[in-house]
Amino acid sequence: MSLSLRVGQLAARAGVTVRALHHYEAAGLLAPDRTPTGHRRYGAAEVERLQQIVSLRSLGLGLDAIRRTLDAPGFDPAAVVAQQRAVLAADLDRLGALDRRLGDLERLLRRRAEAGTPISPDTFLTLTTIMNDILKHYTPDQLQQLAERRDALGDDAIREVEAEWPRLFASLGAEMDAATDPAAPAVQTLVARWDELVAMFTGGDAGIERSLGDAWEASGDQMAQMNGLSSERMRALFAYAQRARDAQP
Amino acid sequence: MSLSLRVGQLAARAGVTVRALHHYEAAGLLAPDRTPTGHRRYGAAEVERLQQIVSLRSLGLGLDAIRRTLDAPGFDPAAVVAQQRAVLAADLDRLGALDRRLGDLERLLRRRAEAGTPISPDTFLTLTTIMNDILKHYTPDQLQQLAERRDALGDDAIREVEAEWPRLFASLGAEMDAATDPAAPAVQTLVARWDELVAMFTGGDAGIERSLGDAWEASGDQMAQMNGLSSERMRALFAYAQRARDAQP
DNA sequence: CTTGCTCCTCACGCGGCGTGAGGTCCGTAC
DNA sequence: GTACGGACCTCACGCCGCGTGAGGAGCAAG
Repeated sequence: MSLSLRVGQLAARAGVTVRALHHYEAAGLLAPDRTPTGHRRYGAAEVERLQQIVSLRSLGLGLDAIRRTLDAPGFDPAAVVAQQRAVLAADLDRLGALDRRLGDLERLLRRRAEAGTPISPDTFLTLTTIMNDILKHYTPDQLQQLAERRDALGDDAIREVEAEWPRLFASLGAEMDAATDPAAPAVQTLVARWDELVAMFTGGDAGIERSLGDAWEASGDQMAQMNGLSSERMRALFAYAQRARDAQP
Repeated sequence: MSLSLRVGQLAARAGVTVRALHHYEAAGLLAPDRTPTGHRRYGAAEVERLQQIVSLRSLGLGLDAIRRTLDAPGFDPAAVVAQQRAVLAADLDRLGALDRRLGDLERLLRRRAEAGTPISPDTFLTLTTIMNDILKHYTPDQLQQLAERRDALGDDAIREVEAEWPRLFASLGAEMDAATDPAAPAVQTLVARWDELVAMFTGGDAGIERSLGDAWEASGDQMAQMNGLSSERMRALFAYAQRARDAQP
């Protein structure tokens, strides 16, 4: 007169659905007896095996891994756990990176909103595109350095710099429109400040600066849009600034 | 004479696969023109939209959410980011909880391996089952308290306690077999120690102790197996200990 | 005209089930 | 005996974001 449960009973007792039991059976994990009419009967052995299945599932193992584990009587528990932690660590890394990116974005949006120059939907899309380009052009190491650099600068400094870029472009644009000699002190001062701002973020790392150049090239149009300039004007500004740098004493 | 790319070209340029472009189109995200023979031609507008799609995807948005976002010209960037972070936070919580559980298991396995009493595959499965039962019977708050309690105790103390349980059960079993009066000092001392060990982990919290009782009831067989006892003997031991507690002066 | 590449449209696969659809079996009440 | 509600059965599609062929047509160059 041994234990014999029907699907619904076992499901209720084990805290799983009937469908899951069907699925486990189809996956070759659990093989109950059948009554002559085809109804499933679960004995003590199946109950125990189901508990093991459920527990291993709760550790994140897939049904395939569970089957392999349970069917290998001499498996190494430590290896199973370690393997699972490794898989999980990879997932956590990806999600963590995503979270950092979203956090960066959130802070930027908040800074701009608080500064009275909120990010419009269009600019937001442009911004995410730039972020994406940057991620393609920088190595993880470089990104790490940039993040540290930014944290070291602090929110207030970033706020000021963000506000300074448009002014800088405007001033430089005015000189360009006036056809000022790129070697003139006024232009030199502006370009020096430009390079200073860039250096603030790159920390003077040559590799990072080079990557920044690549990223700028890839998303020049977006950068222009972010600063309210046309692509052509942005390119002209870049060229003008470069002539100024070349004309340095 | 405007920009016109074919799938392969756009795919290469945007760093996605041709299949993905097909998929985005089927999902109603991207609608390129077609040549008379049915080949797709992507113009500047489609290139830009693809960049937006790719960037939003890189923030973790699903295709459906991307479509809703891009098709709502007045969406709120902050809301999109916040929503996405919320989703992500939930995922991170789940994975974090999983990681803690696996970490607990890993430490327990290591302690037992170092103590010379490694966990066998069978015992491991029993153990995960118990962990599962415990998780069902405790509230998250209680689990939190238990974890803190454990950290406060430290590895060495835990090691000693783990080694003490089997000895305690053996001693108490001997008294039971000898039919010693439950009120006898020797028995009282052992049961007091039992309750002390339990209290060490529950921190004396009544709610936690009650839940522990439930969990013990649910996985009594497994507890017995872990300590190398039959279910019947385990039950007898529990009953004997209870009589001792009732017989307290 | 042929070669070799790119493009096209189905359509299945994955992981772990949820969720019906349509039909059978079981235990109890009449 | 039979009628009824509930539990059970077996397909089989849906989800999410594509990967991965299969089988065939278009396209540029020799």
